[in-house]
Amino acid sequence: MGISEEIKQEKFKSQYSKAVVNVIYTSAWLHQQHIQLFKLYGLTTPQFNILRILRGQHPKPATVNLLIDRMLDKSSNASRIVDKLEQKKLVERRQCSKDRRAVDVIISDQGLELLREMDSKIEEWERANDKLTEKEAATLNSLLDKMRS
Amino acid sequence: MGISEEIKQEKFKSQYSKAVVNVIYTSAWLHQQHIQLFKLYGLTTPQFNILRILRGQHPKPATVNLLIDRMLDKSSNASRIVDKLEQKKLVERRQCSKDRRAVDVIISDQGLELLREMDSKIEEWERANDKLTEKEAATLNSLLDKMRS
DNA sequence: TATTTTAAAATGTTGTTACATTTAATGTAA
DNA sequence: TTACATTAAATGTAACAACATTTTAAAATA
Repeated sequence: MGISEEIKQEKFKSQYSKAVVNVIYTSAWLHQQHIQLFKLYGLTTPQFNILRILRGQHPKPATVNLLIDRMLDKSSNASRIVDKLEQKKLVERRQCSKDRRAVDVIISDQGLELLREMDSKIEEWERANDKLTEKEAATLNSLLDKMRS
Repeated sequence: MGISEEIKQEKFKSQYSKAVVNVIYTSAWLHQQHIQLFKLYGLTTPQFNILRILRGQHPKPATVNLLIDRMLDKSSNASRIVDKLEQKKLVERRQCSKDRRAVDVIISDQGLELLREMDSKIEEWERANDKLTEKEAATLNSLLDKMRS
């Protein structure tokens, strides 16, 4: 079942305008499944994403600005997401020594442990849902990159 | 510049896991541009999408249930989006004659006129942003369809 | 037909997002 | 060194989304 059937719109002006809808629809589809997965661990999608960025930095800290820079969705409020993660003791905030305006955020051991648990569930999900060959996925990646170029 | 550079993450477990991020990132990229476009006409993305579904139905009415069924993002609240559109006089609500629980929603002349104006701007945007050949876009569509299959 | 179940839409509530403003620290130039 | 601009992060606020509950009508069933 292709995108046309799923959203019940037969005709598109072009393959490109169809692709625009298709990317958005597929993203919403992926996002729905992520929400379900993350909810098992009490995280929202933005919280999970920030935790992963912090793990990528570990053991170096990240400032809030760096988090914003790396986030997929720049518009959401990094400062408040860090609040939530701090309440759950998954990250720590420290005054940055170099610039007292900035704040160093680091993932806690508990945060690292949570991500480790989640990793295996996510891998499991990806294995179960991957309908593309490695070659097809590579083609998809280069077409998406070209789309944004 | 590919997805790896843009989100500063070099290594992915597989092309598939990279594609998952790439679809979400590309969707956010598209969404940002849509927001800017729609804002010129005082609409949010969900409002625009519902208006377009209503135009697709015109001159037949759509019930709220039909709108939910066709929406890209099922989770958002169709009833309240219709409220907003009604306030702007872009749609009308009428009691459904066949089933008094249901409500017939129809796009107004003003709504049709607004969409006509927006059409040309959107086409313009698509022409300016379409970096893919028709064949590439078709491949992208079939890979996305396969991803969700 | 009376009672229960299901359905459509609206509404209440809570948390989140988007956007503007504020606060505090730093940089810069007269 | 004071004054002004800039930057980092936090906060205020209004709109929105997610999810549960309510209301009203229709359908099913005893």
